[in-house]
Amino acid sequence: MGKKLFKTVHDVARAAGVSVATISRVLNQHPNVSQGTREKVLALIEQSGFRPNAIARRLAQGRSGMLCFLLANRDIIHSFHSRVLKGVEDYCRQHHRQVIFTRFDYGPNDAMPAETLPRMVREYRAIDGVLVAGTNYPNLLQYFSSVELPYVLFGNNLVTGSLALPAKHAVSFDEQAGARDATQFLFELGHRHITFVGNLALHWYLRRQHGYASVMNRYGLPPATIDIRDEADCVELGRRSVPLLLRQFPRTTAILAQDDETAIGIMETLRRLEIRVPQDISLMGYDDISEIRYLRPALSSVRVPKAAIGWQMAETLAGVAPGKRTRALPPLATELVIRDSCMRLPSAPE
Amino acid sequence: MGKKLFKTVHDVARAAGVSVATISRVLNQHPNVSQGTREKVLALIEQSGFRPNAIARRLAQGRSGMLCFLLANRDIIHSFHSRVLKGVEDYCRQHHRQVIFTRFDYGPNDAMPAETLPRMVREYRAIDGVLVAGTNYPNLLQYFSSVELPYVLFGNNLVTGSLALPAKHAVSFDEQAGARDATQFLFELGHRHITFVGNLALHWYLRRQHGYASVMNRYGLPPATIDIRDEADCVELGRRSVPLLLRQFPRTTAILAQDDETAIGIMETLRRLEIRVPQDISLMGYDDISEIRYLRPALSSVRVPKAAIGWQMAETLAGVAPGKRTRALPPLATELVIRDSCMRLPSAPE
DNA sequence: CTGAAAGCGCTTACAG
DNA sequence: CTGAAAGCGCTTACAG
Repeated sequence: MGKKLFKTVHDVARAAGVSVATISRVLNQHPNVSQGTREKVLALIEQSGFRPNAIARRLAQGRSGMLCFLLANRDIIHSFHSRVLKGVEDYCRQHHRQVIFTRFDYGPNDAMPAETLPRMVREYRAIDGVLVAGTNYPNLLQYFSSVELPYVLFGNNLVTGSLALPAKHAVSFDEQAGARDATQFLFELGHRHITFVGNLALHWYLRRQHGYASVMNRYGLPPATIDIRDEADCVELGRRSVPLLLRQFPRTTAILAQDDETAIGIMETLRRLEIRVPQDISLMGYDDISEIRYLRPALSSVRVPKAAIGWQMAETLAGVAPGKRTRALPPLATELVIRDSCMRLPSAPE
Repeated sequence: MGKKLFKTVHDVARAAGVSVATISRVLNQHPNVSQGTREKVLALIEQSGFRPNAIARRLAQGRSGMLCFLLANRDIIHSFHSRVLKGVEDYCRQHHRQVIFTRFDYGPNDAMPAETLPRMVREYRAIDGVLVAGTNYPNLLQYFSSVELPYVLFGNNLVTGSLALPAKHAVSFDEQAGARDATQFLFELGHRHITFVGNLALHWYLRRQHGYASVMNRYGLPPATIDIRDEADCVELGRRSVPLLLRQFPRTTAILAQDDETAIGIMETLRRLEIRVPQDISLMGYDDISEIRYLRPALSSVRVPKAAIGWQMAETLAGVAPGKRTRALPPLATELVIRDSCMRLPSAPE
């Protein structure tokens, strides 16, 4: 009848005429309970609206059942990471785990147990492990190792001295392959003057440029790159690149942008100059973020498997016992998404 | 030297030659500890890297220190709610509380303790309270009341029979006032044929239309509304509205869109028809989501104070003892953001 | 200012 | 299949 008659397992046990151990077993679907008592207890729980204290449960079980999705050095969660997070959530829902979302900022040289770390992550045993996304530096990972907090990193945006993707404790996608596919596609459309626009100071964009350059080299074509390093806003970088590109590589017939936002800036500026996409210049983005659905012509892009990245991060973390090493997985594959922003060159054979 | 020499407060107590009560007092900044012992204990904790078990702490203290940001019936977190969440986080960071982000889907007639509810929220005492955002129905709120879980709702997107914003347990912004300001602004630019585009089946858009209509009526102008109810995608709704609008209200010189996404669809379609914004038609959005920074001409819009909403939701929730009523706050004000998409009519006096 | 002890509400070997 | 008891690792009156 009334709700919350029972506050604890003891209340339920008393009413059912059994011990608290039995209540606990029913609660945890332990097999060693007779059909009869199980049903009696479940009925009692049902009608009383009893709910076990989640905190007490975690303390007794020694684990929190919670993973933390930690977004680092990003102001808010944008479309890309929003999709990654969705993949994490889907995994967790299906595997009875919780995700806590939190974000924070830090620098590559910050001491880590500093005040900056969210309490959730700093606290001992508050979470079972952490999924690290956003832009990251090695000092954070070292901290996690030192306190034996299991973690899995989104590998592509780790800032290190090396261009290689991190092999351990990380899930990544194959950035170079995506750029190769895009360049190859443009080549097959007949384009020979393909220009890459990006910020090569950042390794994740440099990888894309390398993929691009490798295909150009394969066909004996000189890579043409507009490299702008002093612009954090990618849309603005795209805008600024256009006059440079028209001056330095006037024969350009196709552009591969480092990402979709850059492509947005490029498309807008080309339009203002009355250079038509794709009739005059073909344009290809990268990432396939959801925002580009607003664009006309619809932007062709390299789709990054965002949800799959999230799912795999969660799956990997769930499989890691503290201290144990995660097994290295191959980077996930991208997929070319062809829309309306690229065109076969009239001169090109079918 | 070595880390994690101490696993529990008992270890620290033994090493310090004091009782665990004292360790606890130091940990909690309790005043009743002598300067000497406090320093000794802190030094010991520091050098040993001891971190108290967060779960045990919560159990003993009887509260979790965690709030849950629950996004309902939204696939992923978009720009708008992302900003709201940021406001929540800022508040929580400053007030030493945690935010857990989670999302789920439900219908207005779903039974609530159902499997759909995220475990976090269903569990007893796992969180201190819940911040409810996204599109919501009364059944969820009734459930929270029945289990005495404190909650605060983002009020504007609650689906009820009434057009009024919810007064209790809610933080809202003044949708009508925002629409009035926008309409008034267009009027002052000389526009007399202003058309509203939206889906009036949804109360939040209907409120905006009411604000619009009230200003039109004030000046004795007939409201002109394109009402499209069978289109969930707002960009597409905007696209579809243009031909209707040109046929039904051909004298239109200004459009107030129900939101920015709708304005995006309108702007794109106008461009395709070679109708210039703002020279031929002025266009005003609503929400001021971050995505519109890509648009040219830059879209004027009604800014919704997203972070302030989040902050106030968290603040309100933090002030609610379980069972206690939250005090009703006045809706937050919007702000007109003037960019380049609206123009003074040539005929209009300065 | 400090400590012994009870308590937070569960779970889990262990013994039967 | 079931129960008594110890334990998870803290905090907090209470007494001194």
